[in-house]
Amino acid sequence: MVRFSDPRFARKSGVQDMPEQMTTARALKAAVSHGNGLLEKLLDALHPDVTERLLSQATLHDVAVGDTLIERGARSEDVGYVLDGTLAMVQVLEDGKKHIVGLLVPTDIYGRLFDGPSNYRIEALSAARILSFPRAFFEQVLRDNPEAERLFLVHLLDEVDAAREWLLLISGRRAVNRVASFLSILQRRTRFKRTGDHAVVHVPLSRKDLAQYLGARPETLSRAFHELEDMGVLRIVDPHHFRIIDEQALIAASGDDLTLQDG
Amino acid sequence: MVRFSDPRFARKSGVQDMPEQMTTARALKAAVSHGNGLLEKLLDALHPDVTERLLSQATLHDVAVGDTLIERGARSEDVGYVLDGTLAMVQVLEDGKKHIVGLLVPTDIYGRLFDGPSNYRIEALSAARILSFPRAFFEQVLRDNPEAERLFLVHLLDEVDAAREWLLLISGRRAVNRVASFLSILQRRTRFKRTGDHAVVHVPLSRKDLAQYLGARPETLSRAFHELEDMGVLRIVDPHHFRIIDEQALIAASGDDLTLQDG
DNA sequence: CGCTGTCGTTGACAACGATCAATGTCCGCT
DNA sequence: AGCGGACATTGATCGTTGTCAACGACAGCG
Repeated sequence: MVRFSDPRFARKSGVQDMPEQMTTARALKAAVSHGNGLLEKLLDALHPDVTERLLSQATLHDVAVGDTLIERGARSEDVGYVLDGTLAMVQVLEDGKKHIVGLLVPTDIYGRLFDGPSNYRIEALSAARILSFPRAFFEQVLRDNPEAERLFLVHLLDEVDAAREWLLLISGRRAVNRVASFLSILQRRTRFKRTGDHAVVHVPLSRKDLAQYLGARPETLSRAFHELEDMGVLRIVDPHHFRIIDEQALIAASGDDLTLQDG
Repeated sequence: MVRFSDPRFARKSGVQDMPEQMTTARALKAAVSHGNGLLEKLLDALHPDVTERLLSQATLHDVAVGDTLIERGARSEDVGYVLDGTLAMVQVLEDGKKHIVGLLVPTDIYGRLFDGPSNYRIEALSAARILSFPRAFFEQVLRDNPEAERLFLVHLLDEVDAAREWLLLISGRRAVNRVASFLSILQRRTRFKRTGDHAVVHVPLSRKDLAQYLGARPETLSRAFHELEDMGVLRIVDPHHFRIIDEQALIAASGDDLTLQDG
């Protein structure tokens, strides 16, 4: 695993020299509070002093595309909170094939607490900004604050549900459905730009990665996107940006009107 | 939701009059200790007195095929521990279609703690035996015993991983692969009979339900099962029982040698 | 006992997606 | 600028699966 403090990592990935470490807790708290993510809830539940101490241990990191944050099988020393960008949880098979099993977008937390090594590699799909906490300290805070720990637990319950619901979405349906589902979920999970009055969704995956994620081939995805464009549902701005023209039609195209909750 | 104490439920489902409620805690503990499930770990972590009190509140229930234990959207008053049989977590869509999103086999726990209503219906796929705890009391025990709560939390982490790994298995592969995966996972998760020296796996789902679960059609499954039989991997005893002839070949047929951990 | 509905299976066919191949574009590199 | 490589797209073909239909086995029921 390549740790943040590893100079090779800094060189390769363009991690900056982190003057941000000196940033005040207040400023960090402001950076965190842009959503209703888990971390924000945790901080709200904690005594202000604890919040202060936790944030004083946090460091900001800028990571570049392709950086590996946690290697599969490694025991991560950090817990990360995504501020900006997109990370992926990647399952690496013996034959070297990669398979994306989950996405991490702003307000998501990664890093396995109280437990063994990570089962996945965490990899940056786009340039990203991460708030990183020492795992041991984070765990201790949870241990000392049952309220917070319970919030974490409920969050995990939600994640289990989200994983199952995702399963439902990608299983046994047409490629167009899955692509439409993916786009409308992504639209809800990420902050997106609005131009005119149509949302532009940013897809930070290459066609190949997205294909792995959705259980299809790049060619099939290409056809699905263009089918949706022909239907007037969206417009392909570039291979990674899609302007949603008809949000209702997009939802309809995802199959039933089955929709995912956040998570 | 139909609660256990509801006489309509008892009539419809054949729930017995529960003389088992009087069973001693010791006997219950013996019933629980047939695996290394979560509940067993929890009980081990608790002070014997607490264990005793918790088990004194537990009740045994026999449920019949098709019984609904928790309705979607309902707040369950119980936490259930599966002793025998198979339950399913069922997502019910607006158009009435059902979709199985997860199976519960012996040593699994269901019932949402610390949180809102269940997102799924819990339904018995076969006759089953359930150990049921009052949810509020169970929660209180966890609240009072951080050690136990942490066990529960780690268990949830595993569930999230299992859900993601399952996703990996069913996404984008041939029907035969999915069927083979399903069988070998089921073989490991359930206690199965051995006849001669070949394991006989019991599949408690109808072809239709299994099709929904695996993202395929009943016809396709039928062909997949018979393809595996032609390959000499297994023998179809009856539509719900399969004798595994060549375990290695089964694993090979599940695609890569990708195998699931328990969960 | 025969009727009816459900279930598992099989066959024929069509639709969908995977595969193979070719093209164009963009980007980094020298 | 020129080159090579990665990426997205498109077309053609083939394999797998969904769909439609029919059949036998079986259980529940009048």
